[in-house]
Amino acid sequence: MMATIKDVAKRAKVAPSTVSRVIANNPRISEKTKQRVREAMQELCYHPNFIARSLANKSTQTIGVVMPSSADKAFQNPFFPEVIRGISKGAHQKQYGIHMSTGDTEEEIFEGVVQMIEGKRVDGLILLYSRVDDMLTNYLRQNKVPFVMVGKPFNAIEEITHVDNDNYKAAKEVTEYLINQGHKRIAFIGGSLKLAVTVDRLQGYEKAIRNAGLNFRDDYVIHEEFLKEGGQEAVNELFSLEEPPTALFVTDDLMALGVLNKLDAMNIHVPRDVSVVSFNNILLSQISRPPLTTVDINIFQLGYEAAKHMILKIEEPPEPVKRIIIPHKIVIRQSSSEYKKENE
Amino acid sequence: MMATIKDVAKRAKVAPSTVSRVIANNPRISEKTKQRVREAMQELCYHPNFIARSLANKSTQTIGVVMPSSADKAFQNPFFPEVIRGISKGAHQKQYGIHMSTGDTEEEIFEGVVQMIEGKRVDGLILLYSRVDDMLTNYLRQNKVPFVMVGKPFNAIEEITHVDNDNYKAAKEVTEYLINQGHKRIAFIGGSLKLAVTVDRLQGYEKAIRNAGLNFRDDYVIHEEFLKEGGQEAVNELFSLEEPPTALFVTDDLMALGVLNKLDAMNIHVPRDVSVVSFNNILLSQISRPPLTTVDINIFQLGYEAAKHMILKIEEPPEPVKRIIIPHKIVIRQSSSEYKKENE
DNA sequence: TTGTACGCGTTATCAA
DNA sequence: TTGATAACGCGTACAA
Repeated sequence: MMATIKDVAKRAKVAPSTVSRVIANNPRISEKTKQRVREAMQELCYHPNFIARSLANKSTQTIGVVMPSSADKAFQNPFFPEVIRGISKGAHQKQYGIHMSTGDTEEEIFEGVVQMIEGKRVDGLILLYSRVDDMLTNYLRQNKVPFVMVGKPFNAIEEITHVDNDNYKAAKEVTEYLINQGHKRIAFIGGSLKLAVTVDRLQGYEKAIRNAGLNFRDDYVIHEEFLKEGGQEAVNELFSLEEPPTALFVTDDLMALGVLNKLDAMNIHVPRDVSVVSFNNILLSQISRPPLTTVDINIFQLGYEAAKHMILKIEEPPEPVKRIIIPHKIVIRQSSSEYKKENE
Repeated sequence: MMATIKDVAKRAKVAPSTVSRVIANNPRISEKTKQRVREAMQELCYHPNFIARSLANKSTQTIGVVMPSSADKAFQNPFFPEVIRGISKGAHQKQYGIHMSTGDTEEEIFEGVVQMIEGKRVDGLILLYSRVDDMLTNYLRQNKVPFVMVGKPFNAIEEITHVDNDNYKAAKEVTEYLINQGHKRIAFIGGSLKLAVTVDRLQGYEKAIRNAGLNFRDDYVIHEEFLKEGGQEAVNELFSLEEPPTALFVTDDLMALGVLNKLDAMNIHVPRDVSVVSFNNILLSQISRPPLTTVDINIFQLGYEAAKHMILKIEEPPEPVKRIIIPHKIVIRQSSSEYKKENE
């Protein structure tokens, strides 16, 4: 059997409570006994039992991570491993563990989270998605469960600590970049408007378009599901217009890949005939043909800061509601170029 | 404060132990009192405290998932979200939670796992990688920690329950497919030989080549890091040979994407000039140009079965060591085609 | 069929 | 500076 605190106590000839204090590095224990106890711990290969500690403490040192519905295609986005890597780093630094939760349906996810919370398996949650009218966030707020959201909350934004990019600004900037390149007909291909991120990027795009005195055209704005069919369908629509765009603003690298393929199939050359920009800067965006001009949103940092603030919220309440903005950076690669008049 | 088992007991006018039995659905409790107790639980919104239960039980109903080093580029492979989706499904079905563990370095991972185990945070582990001379697997075996590996163990294969594909067979089959298409010069582009999966696939490839009476050429076998540079470097080498290959066997879809891009840049047409096949059938393999012929290894199932067997091992020891083979399937798409003589 | 009493391994309170 | 003791919430012999 594994050594317990009592075994260590006996071996070091002290009381269990003393051992406990040594573990916590309580300053009121003499260095001498600390030494003795530590030796005993070594000899017995003692490791504190987290479960027992949690029970006594009422703290699990664990944060729950809630993924979107696994049925969702977006689940396969390399965004997730990367954000989890960030969370993991932040959690690890403070000796926290990570408890994952997924489900096929929204109900399944909700049920899982309730179990986690009521069962006291976690001290707090990081939500990796934000949805309109989310029953989950409502539940969490009502029950005063500490949580942090990655991305922008749809409702009650003033009451939810979240870690996000300034997607409005990023979208505006990258659109301005295209405009500066001489493009006047810039289309927007985005995911569902139920995602806050889509809304923000659309608004930034619109702002830049209007600022430049260009026409904001409804037929240049297309929303599709993530991935494959999405991007391809969008391209179909856009290039059957009388005045097809000369540049495409795509809200996600993965969609952009679909777009690139479709363009290739239609013999539309990138960037000669049309420029393409997108978001995320996942690894694949470097190896696409051509490599994608994309906004690096610093996914790792998104996760890292989420973890850090989650732990802050757990350890020193009342931590005020915060909005943490992670900087972005436009990475220019070959998928975008100056618009050449001779194409007209 | 949250309701405890005692509160429920009082409200239902029974002893706490009775409530406990109702939760466990002990048949020796009369339906009548069960009903009464359940009502009380409803009214108080009672949820059992997992931590307390774990302490009493010495079972956490949680399985730990060990990811490879997050510094590793392979970490970004969509393989991981998908396998985790499978694990999650399997775990959820049996009411198990998932505890994740990562780290930048091998030592960090090891330390994290030891904490998980000694701290009794998990009942068992699923390892998502297998390495030569892994200190972790040695530790786990010595301490009789129940664990299941996804992939093929390098050492002590007879003593480690693992869930894997028959990569040897799959590689052989897909090579035979190329041979049947008329290809005689087939090159192999794979990851590190320290990964069991690379070794298996290489052997299957070699076997098929030799069976067909073809030449197994060393200069047709290239090992590179996953991703980008890897695939591209390999193509460079192969096509500067005097007799370049007419078909490429790539061990991973992501690498294959890099290969496709490099080929495109070199103006080598796929599949007219060269056929490409790879492994995994991740979502992206459908939207590549051209779509990839690839071996679907059923990643989800890999995770699902790993979870199922992990739980079996936890719940009914001694569970014998097992080797679970998940079936694969060749998915033929446009990246491969018959070899046409006129190309000679 | 149900209740009593103890143990799980730790922390925290109060004495000493 | 340390020790004894009571929680923490639940499961389970054993008793009734």
